[in-house]
Parts: sequence; structure tokens; C-alpha cells
Amino acid sequence: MFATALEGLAADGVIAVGPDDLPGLLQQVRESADPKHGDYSGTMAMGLAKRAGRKPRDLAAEIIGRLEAVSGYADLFEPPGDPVGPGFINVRVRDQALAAAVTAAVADERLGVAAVAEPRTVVIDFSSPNVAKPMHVGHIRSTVIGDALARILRFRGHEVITDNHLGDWGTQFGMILWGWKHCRDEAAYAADPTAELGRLYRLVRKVADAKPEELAADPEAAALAADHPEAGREVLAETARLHSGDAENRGLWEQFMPVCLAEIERLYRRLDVSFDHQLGESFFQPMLAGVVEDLLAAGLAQESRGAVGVFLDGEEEPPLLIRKADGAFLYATTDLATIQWRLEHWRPDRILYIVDHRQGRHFEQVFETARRWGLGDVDLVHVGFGTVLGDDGRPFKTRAGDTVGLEALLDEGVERAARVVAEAGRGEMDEAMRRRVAETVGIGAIKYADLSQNRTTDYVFSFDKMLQLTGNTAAYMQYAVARVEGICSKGRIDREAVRAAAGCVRLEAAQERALALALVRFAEVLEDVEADNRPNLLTAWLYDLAGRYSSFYDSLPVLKATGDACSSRLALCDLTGRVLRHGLGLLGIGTVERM
RNA sequence: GCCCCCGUAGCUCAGUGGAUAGAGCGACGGUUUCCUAAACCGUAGGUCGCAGGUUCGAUCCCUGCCGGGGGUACCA
Repeated sequence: MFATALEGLAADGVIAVGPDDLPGLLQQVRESADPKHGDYSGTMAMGLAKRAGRKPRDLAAEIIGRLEAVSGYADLFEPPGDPVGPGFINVRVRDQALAAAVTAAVADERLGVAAVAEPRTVVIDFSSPNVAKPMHVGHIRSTVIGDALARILRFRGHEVITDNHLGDWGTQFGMILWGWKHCRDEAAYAADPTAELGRLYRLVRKVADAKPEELAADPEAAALAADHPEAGREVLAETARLHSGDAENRGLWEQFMPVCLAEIERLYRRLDVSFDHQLGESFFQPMLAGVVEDLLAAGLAQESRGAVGVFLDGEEEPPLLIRKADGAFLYATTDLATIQWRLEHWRPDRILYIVDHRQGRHFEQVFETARRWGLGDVDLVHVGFGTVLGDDGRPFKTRAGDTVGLEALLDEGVERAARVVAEAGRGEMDEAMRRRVAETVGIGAIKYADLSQNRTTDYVFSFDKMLQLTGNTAAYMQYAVARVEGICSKGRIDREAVRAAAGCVRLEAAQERALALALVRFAEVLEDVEADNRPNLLTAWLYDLAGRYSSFYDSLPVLKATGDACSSRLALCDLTGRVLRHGLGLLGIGTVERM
């Protein structure tokens, strides 16, 4: 909030240059790298001096002089000193102003975060697993990032519509259908249908792909492949029969769908992820022929080599194919129909697609086609993310060729957390509490490990790193929250009374001041997250905030402080706990009272 | 071939046109009569792939090169 104020002040006539230059120059207010340089630094004098033909330090001195004279400046900031170095303008927030900001946030249910002035309707398309496949670690990124962005944008005041665009109509069903007809285990299906369908999928995929190294590792698949050399083609035929309305396959699809959905629902519940809609590919199936007809009629699409495609960059560049030579529709066709449907029914200002960056080109083409098609004025954004890699630098797979199941990952995370709970000697916790802590901490660690990465870069998957519970992990923030709760319960503190008395906030120790400076940045961090759709900016700030709290906690007593210091520090604890809890909540990560 | 992304500490990764490039893990050393040690404090460790260019200032922007990954007409 202080950076914004400073920019505002500078805009009020401090910098006398051409108005075109102002926005760029105002960006040049930043947090100081080192506390000894004050809280915020202005770097505009250096760049400006060149153009004005003056010495940077002289110009900086002049800016400082004018800044002080602007009304409102003195309420928020200490008088700036002389320019430093080549012409830095270093500014320090007045302790009183900082304390007042903390006081205001303590009293505010929204913790000092105002809702946006112009709310938008934003559709977020994320997770989108193929329902016939078991979910694996590769699914976690889209699911977790999309969920976090949805929560953050909602909190910022936007109208958010989440939609899980399920893959419920593709080749994977052909595999299950083929498997069902050739090698089903009725007893296993009766006992645990999802497990049996999962087994069929994994088995048939190997048979259909017929990769020698995979078959070598799986005798059952190898035997089937030997008996059915045409399995790959037959799988596609099963898919085609489903699409053409074949009664048997359609019936099986209707039988399998609830089973598949129940499977992924269980994972979503455990991850605490929910959707407003789950309109899968099958939902848009009836519209696809119309999409192709429209695009042909509009002259955007044309036939080529028997297929129909939209040629966006001339005949030489690969087109966006919307109908195959055999008449089947494609991924792109469904995506176009989906955009059309969403615009008509939801009228969004923005649609975010949380999808692996390898599909960047696909989305470029789909978006460009949608624009030329005249679907409407909407921001279509591919929020791409990097691939999860294995130790070998290739997309993640275990040695056997399978990826690690998402459920197994969650189980392992919870189990490791349970072990730490036991080791930590939390003897006073009952069994139910221990389980709840383990679940919250274990799942939180996994989500945080993903969210704290820059989403655009690939990352190497590591069980140990993902399930780590010390250092820069969710547990670190959860632990800080538990410490706040510990203070309040041990001291029998009435939180409401603390908030009512928060006018007494005093920031005397360096640790208190550092904590307060981080606390008042919540709003701008969320703004930055939205601007680039980057949740890792929020994790980085939360980690910084929790770190400042840990230093504060270790060096300054709260309950044993006397008089004003006690109530002031209680207010800081209360706000820190709430901000951390809420911030983690925006990431879809829970907290516990004790751990 | 063309297009996109990446190359930062032993490992995994942040980061930014600005003042001594950061964190975690790992290593080494310290902290518990005191509100939770899942913590805190400290030490060691870097020619930010290489070479040019733009700039008052480049790890960041531009060009070239080297290395890795991905995409590239009928999968999603």
C-alpha cells in the first residue's frame, strides 16, 4: 500500500516531465533491497537526468524537495535524506503510519484487501483429466494452479466460473471398451469397479501401443499383444463405434461414466477442489458438426487432403484441423464449440485455460480462429505451465513406464506427515486430531511444492522434495499459524478484544517493524498474482511473512511482555495468523490449531 | 527445417533494467530453566551457458553461438 501511495504522490506534480513518461517512471518505486536503504526506493532520477541533461544527484535532490512539499507525504513517510549513490531516493515509512495501517487491517474482515473496482466475469478451465485414466502426478499442476487462481480471483471480487472440461469422449474409452470385451475380470469389477477399469486402461494402453520395452516388462500385456496384433486399430474402431451411436458401446459408456466420475470425485474431495461445472467433451458433441459447417460457410475453413482445417498462416503452415478425413471431430473442434457455448451462456470477459505449455500452439490457433470467427470480445488466455519431469529430464514416468498415481502420492504425503506428528511427541493430541493434522499437512505440502514453482518452467519431480516438511514448505506457514494459536490458547486470549484494542499497535523492535511491513502488502501481492496468473508470487510472500513472524516469535516475548507491548504484539500475532491462514486458504491449503 | 521454452550455489529452484544475485535441501557451527526446535542465529559455497551489442547501469533487453527440452496435418 505504501508503494502505491508513493507513486500517487510522485504523480501529483513532483516529477515535471512530459506526461507520456510518467507511468514508466512511477514503476520505478520499489521496495528497498536492504533495510538500511529505507523501505522504498525511487530510481527515476538516474534515467531522467540523461534526458534532462542534468546530474542525476541534483535531479534526485530536486525531486526529494518537491516530494516533501506534496500534501499527504509527511503523514506517511519520514523526510527523505539526500540522494544516495548514483541518485537513489530512499524513503522510510513513518512508524505511526505503518502502525495505523496494521490497526486498520486488524479491524478489517478482508485483512486490508479491498475488492477490485471493476469486477470481471472470469471462466477458469482447469484440471480436465481424461476420466477413464487414473489420475497421476501430471494432473496436479492444472488442478492446483487453477483452483488457487479461482480462489484468489474470487477473493479479489471477480465473478469466477470454474469448469472442469473432462476428457470423457476420447480414445481412452476405446481402450476400456476393448479391454472390457477381451479381458475383463467380472469379479474384480463387482468388488471395485474403478480399480478394474483402471487396470483395463493400463493394460490395453500397453497392448495398443505395443512398445517392445513396455511389453517386455509386462508378460500379461505381451501375451495379449501377441494374440491381438491389430489391437491399436481395434481400439480406435471401438471409439468410432461409440461416437457413431452404437448401442452396445454407448450403453457401456453410460455404465462406466459414473464409476469414473466417482473415482475422480474422491480425489477432488481429498484435495478440497470443486467446480461450478463439469461440462466434458461429450457435452459438446452435438455441436461439433455445426462448428465445422459454420467455419466452412464463413470461408475460414477448407478441405484439404480429405480433412477440414482452418489455415491461419497460409497453405504452407499446418492448419488447425477440425475434422479428420474419416469424418471424426478433433480436440480443436470441441474447444471451439466450448468457447462458443461459454460466451453465449456465461458472457465472460476472460477465459483462463490452465493447461500444459506444450499445447501453446494449439491454443494460439484455437484463439485466433475464435477471433476470426467473431465469437465476441473476450480475453482468451492460455495459462501454460511446465512439464513435470523425472530424474532423467524427460516427462515423468516410473521405470515401468507408468506414472505415479496421484492417490499414491497423497497417501505417501499424509503418511510422512503422520510420522512427523508422532516424532514431534505431540502426546496430548488424540488420534482424530493427529489424523487431521497429518492430512492437512501432507496434502498442503504437495500443493505448495507445486504452487511455489514458477509455473512456466518444467520441474523435476522428487518425492522427497514434494513431501518435505521443513524449510520453504506449507508446513512452515502452518506451523507459524499453530504458534499464533498456541499463544492465544495458552494466554486465554479473547481475539475479538485484541482486535478492538488494536489501536495500541507500537512498532519499536526491528522484528515488529519488519513483520508489519510485510503484513500490509497482502493486497498488492494478490494484484500481482492476478496480473500474471502466478500463484508462486503468493507463496513467496507468505514464506517471507512467516519467516518474519518466526524471527519475531523467537526474539520477542508476547504474553510476557508488559503493558502496551503485550497487546500490541498480540494484535500483530492475530493479524499474522489470520493473514497466513487466509493466504494459504487462497492456495487451497488448510491450517490446524496445533501441530 | 521452422517455431517456443530453458541454461543462476553440490542438488532442486526463486528472482530483477539498478546499490553487496536469493531460498530450501545438503555440509559445517551455535541456540531449548523462556509463548510449539516442523523453529531460530551464523559459516562455507556463484565469471547468473559463451561471445558481442543497447544502456548512466545488463543475470534481466537485442543478436549470434553452444547445450537441454518441447511443438510442428488428421491423439487429447
